[in-house]
Amino acid sequence: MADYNFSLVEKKWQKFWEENQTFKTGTDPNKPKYYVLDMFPYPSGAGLHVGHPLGYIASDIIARYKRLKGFNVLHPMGFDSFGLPAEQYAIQTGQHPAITTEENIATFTRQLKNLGFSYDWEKEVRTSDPAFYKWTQWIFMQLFNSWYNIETNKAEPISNLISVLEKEGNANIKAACDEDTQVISAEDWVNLTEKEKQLFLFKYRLTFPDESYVNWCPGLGSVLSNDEVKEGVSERGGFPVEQKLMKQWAMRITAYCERLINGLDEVDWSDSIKDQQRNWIGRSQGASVRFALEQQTTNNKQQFAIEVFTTRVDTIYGVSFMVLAPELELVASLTTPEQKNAVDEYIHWAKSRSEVERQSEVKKVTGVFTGSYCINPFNNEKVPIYLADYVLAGYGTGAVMGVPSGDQRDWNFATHFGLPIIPILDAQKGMEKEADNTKEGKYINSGMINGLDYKAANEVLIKYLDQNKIGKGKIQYRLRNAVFSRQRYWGEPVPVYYKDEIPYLIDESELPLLLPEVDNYLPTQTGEPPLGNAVNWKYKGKYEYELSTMPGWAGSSWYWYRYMDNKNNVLFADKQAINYWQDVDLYMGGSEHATGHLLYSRFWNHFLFDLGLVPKREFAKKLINQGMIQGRSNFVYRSPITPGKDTTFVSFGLKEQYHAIPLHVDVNIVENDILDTEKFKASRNDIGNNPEFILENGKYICGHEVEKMSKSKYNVVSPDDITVKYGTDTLRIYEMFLGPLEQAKPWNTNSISGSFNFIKKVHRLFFEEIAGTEKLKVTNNEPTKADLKVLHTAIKKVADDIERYSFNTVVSTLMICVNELAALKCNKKAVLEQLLILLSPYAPHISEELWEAIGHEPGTISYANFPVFDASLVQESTFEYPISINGKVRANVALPTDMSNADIEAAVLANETVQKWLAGNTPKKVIVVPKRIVNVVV
RNA sequence: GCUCGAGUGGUGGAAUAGGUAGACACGCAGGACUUAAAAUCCUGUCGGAAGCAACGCCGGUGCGGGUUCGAUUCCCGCCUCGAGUACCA
Repeated sequence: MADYNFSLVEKKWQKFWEENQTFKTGTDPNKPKYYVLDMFPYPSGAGLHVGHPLGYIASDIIARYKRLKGFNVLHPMGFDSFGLPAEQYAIQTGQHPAITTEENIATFTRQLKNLGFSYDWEKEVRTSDPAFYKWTQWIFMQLFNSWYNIETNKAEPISNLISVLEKEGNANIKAACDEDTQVISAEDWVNLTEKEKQLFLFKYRLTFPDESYVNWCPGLGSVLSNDEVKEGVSERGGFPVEQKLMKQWAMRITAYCERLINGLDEVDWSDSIKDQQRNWIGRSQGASVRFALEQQTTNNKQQFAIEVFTTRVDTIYGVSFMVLAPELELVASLTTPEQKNAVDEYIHWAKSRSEVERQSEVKKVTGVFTGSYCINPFNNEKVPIYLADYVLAGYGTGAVMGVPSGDQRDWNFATHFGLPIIPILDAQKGMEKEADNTKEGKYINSGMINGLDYKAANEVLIKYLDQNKIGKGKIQYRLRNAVFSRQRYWGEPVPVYYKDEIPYLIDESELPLLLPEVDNYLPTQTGEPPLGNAVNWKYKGKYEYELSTMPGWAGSSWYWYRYMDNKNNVLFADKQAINYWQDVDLYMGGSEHATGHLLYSRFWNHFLFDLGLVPKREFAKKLINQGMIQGRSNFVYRSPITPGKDTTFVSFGLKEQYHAIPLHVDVNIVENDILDTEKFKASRNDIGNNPEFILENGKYICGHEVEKMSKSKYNVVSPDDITVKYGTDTLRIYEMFLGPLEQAKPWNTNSISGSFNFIKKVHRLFFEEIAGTEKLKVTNNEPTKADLKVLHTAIKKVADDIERYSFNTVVSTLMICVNELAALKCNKKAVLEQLLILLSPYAPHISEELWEAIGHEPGTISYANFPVFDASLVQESTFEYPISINGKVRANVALPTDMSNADIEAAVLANETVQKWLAGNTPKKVIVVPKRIVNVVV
């Protein structure tokens, strides 16, 4: 029989969809909307890899399914096309990154179209397109012109702030601002110079210049990410890397900490992603307490004190030592002459410790006494000050109060250095072996809180801190403001120029600020970013532009709005379009973006919401993270080489007896772990002319292992290879059949023939071969009861499972349905056309083809009506009850489904087999679970 | 170390509300068709003992306990693997 020609059919329909713009989407007030969004890819030079399509296929299935259910579906695709690889290629070859990017996008587009996705390609966006980044720059300008008002709990125009400053100064302003902002009066403000005013406002703006440390690599003349630094030297080239303080644009994301945590309750995202975000933001409620230093005059207490943050201020009377991070500048002035050598030695040692050493020696206590003391403000006792590298300079104040009775790490530290361990709660157990972090019981040894419980004690202590100005109740976040500058070329220019060393926004009418041409993509001789190479690039011909560019996450933090109205020249998207599409109903992408992209995007969206530009605080209702596709490597086993003899490879099961060593082998010449030895010989020139293979059962079996997918492990499989061999429909079915979408899994093609067989079986339901030609065998006959039962069982399960995103079980259901219809020799059009609709989201090409073959208008299956389940067609008049006796199933009894429990019980007990098993015993009770099971307890 | 997942046949996996574990698919074995192969179709396939045979029996979802008439599913303890995170006070 002539096989189903998938390659011809698939090309035909891809062309049809493109030419007829089948998936072109506009706003349609008569239909409910549904927005399915994929995380858009960075168009890398390697092209689409086999893990990419997993999420895209799943989201495409949902998009096609929702269309069948009558939704107006927005399902776009675009490219996150600014990025480092294109720039590095430009540095090496001199080719403009725009050209490389253009070529890569062309490859991606071709590959994506080849997979039959129902994207509306008219809506494509690219972050590196000036028509797009104009609006990224515009949003930056809005952030620049805003501050965060804690009273109203939203971002407001900076002009509001200025008018308050003019009237009454900032004493009454509650804002998310720099920690060091001084209180000024209206008079102070008015008397500031223009430059001072601007500098003052930067303490409030939501984007502002900030000094921050970067990994500076003099050898490469550029700034590196943490990722690019390995053990203190650059990954590329191995040059030393140093910490350098640089002026960088920062985003005041910390203003939104609280809202970013609370907003998580509004969205349907997985708990693990929500947990990750919550932990990343790291809210902890507690108090800050200032410990004055012992040796100092009383009048400058404020300046010379150690401030700590604690979540357990109630343990304050249990403090027996203080620990500082060794990196703190304060340390030098605290160290007494007697301790100087020991301290210097410790600091030196701490700096030399690699990350790996710190990790593996968690349990070992290290530290050093500085010789100084501070004073516990509650009981005026002397507290010795230590250094230890378990305290981080970057978190909080870099100082921790040590309470050994309630904290295990503090207990270890105190025990090691022989410091007192003071019990503070009567409920605390003996402290000989370990700390007890209970909050139960009443306080003891605790001055003003003796006899109180946890809650009361906290209230008393916080009040005391406030009244005596030695601290306050405080909420601390782990999240930092986000650095927004990159010393790179291939990114969005920051729409800012400098006048008198102060940055100002360019005029809105000048947007987009185009990326200038440069002849060298490296930093300038003077160490300025690559944009410093641009000639005559000045605002109004005289002011220097900002030379850094925006980071990769800028464009991806708002792009879903641009898809709604991607051609708009006046707004980032038309108000009406935004009001129609509102937000993303389903967002599909990898979980590796949990604390990057997904957090920044939420931040920008909250900000745009504050400005009234978008209707929803949260931009994505439902998020699904597809699991990572790992590589599955294959191995051959080479027995020890004997000089002068050909290389010998032994099959997997024999490797032990030959003492053979494993070598990676290209997975593309292995099928079901069986090596194609001829191809293997041809592919390698390092194994001699006539290698010997020692086989098992006539086959060479390869070993396998799950590893990261990479070229060097010969385990990369391209989706193109699969579509050529089996077709797109098979690939789509197979990727969904692999297992639960969210689960990480190794890629292997062992069972792809099952999916291929399924496609062929579907075709065979419609066509048969008569005398060498294919004939359509579909008739208009009335479906039988059996036909309809099979069909409607499938309709129910397909619809239920797709609603809970269980793609793999839907495929199983479709396979069962096709097998059963084939067994029934069902060739009725009324049944088969419903089957095609069920199948069409998964295998759209063959569905379209057969839909047309049975007489429908071409292309109309995409918007057909999803079959309606009819329960009466699958209802049974009787149900075969499994009867268990003491939990073991012993009999099956068929009974009418509409029987009462009492009648079922009577009928079961009267049954012969049941009687036999009861063997004359009287049942204690009988449990009837309708349509499930009957359990008789003896 | 901490947090969150997961552990089911030779393999990927199913069991949606605690109710007949192993659906579906791969692989394997046997058979049909064929001169032969491919393709296709049919049968079997968790393990065990015994057996002329059975649609019968026993065991079985990482390990040990518990709750329940009944546990892959819930609870407690342990082991292993994966992901995230890095001493967060």
